[in-house]
Amino acid sequence: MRKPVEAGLREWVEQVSMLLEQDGVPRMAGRIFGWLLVCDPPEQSLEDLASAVQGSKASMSTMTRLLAQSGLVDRVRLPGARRDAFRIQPSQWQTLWRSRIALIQQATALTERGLELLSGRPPAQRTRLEELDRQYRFFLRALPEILERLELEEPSGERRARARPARGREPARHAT
Amino acid sequence: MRKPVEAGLREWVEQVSMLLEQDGVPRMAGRIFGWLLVCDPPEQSLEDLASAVQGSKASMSTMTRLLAQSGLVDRVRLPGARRDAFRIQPSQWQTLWRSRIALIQQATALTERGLELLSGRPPAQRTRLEELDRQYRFFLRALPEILERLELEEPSGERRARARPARGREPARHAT
DNA sequence: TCGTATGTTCAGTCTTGACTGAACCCACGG
DNA sequence: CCGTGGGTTCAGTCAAGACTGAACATACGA
Repeated sequence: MRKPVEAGLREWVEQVSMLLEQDGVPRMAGRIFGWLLVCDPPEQSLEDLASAVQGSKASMSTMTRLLAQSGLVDRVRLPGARRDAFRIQPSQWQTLWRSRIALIQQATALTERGLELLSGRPPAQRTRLEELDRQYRFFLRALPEILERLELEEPSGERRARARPARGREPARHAT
Repeated sequence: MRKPVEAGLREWVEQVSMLLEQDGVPRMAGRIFGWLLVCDPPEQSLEDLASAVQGSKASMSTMTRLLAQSGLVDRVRLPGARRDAFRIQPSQWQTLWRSRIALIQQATALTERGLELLSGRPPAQRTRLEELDRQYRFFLRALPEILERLELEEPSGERRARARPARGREPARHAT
């Protein structure tokens, strides 16, 4: 029986999940992610999570897997431990933004295909799509550069030395 | 009864709607948007839309309003015409990206609030959130600049006017 | 080998919201 | 003043999927 999550934090976690929900993330998954952002210690077992976000074990299992698959969360097994632990994946933001880029790529592919379909038509009919296409191409060019800049700006010298003195050494491993 | 939409285009429109769906746009609204991107003429009545995307009049009414409210589509009344017409709003992309920025703003607000809540805690517990907060701040700074660049690159000077006065007067059908 | 602790999967419930036909409202032309 | 075309709104249906308890699978310690 864990100590109940402080009220302020619980509410905050809920807000995180509601924000994530707008991006298609299930509520419960959002809560887990939110909680993992602020919990202490950073690694939490399924049971920890279940009690922290007040969800079923089944949800924890399903949603942690979903989060792990989308690269937002790491599943780790501390050596000798009996249970798995979860923590937010340090470079989750990369995953996030790369998936966003992937979306834009899809969109660009679509506008191109659309222009093909309209190839025979009068120019006036194509301008709308052409404009959109131009936009997407622009962002496709610009976004990676932005990400680059973000990475350069990194103050804490990238996450190399992010070594957290968790009890015991970490398997710093990222399986899947 | 309009001529049925060409098969290739119909499929393309469907793909557009499925892509938009990932951003929380209802299927039918996505179809309308897709269709408005390629149709001829660019202005379409409710009836046109209904037959083009094979949906009910009710859907057309609801979804066009939704699209208009989110700034993706314009409702216009050609002078003397009896029916309203819809066309994609020329600067829809701005709306799109601005709403994206708004999301990031919300997120930033959340990370800040979170850091407040953790103010008393040991630094080690705060790093995760601090990192995320940094990321969001960065994008909040970077994105407007990007949009600016996109606008400058614009070949057709048309979209200089950011809020073009709607040609047909706003029908007082419903406010806000 | 068994018993137990962990995690996964299944079947079912319940909520949400997209979509529809039909009723309704309103402005305009007679 | 009616009648009609155009648009909105309502009530209801339907499907998707989030969430759950419980059954199931697996590995490990005794």
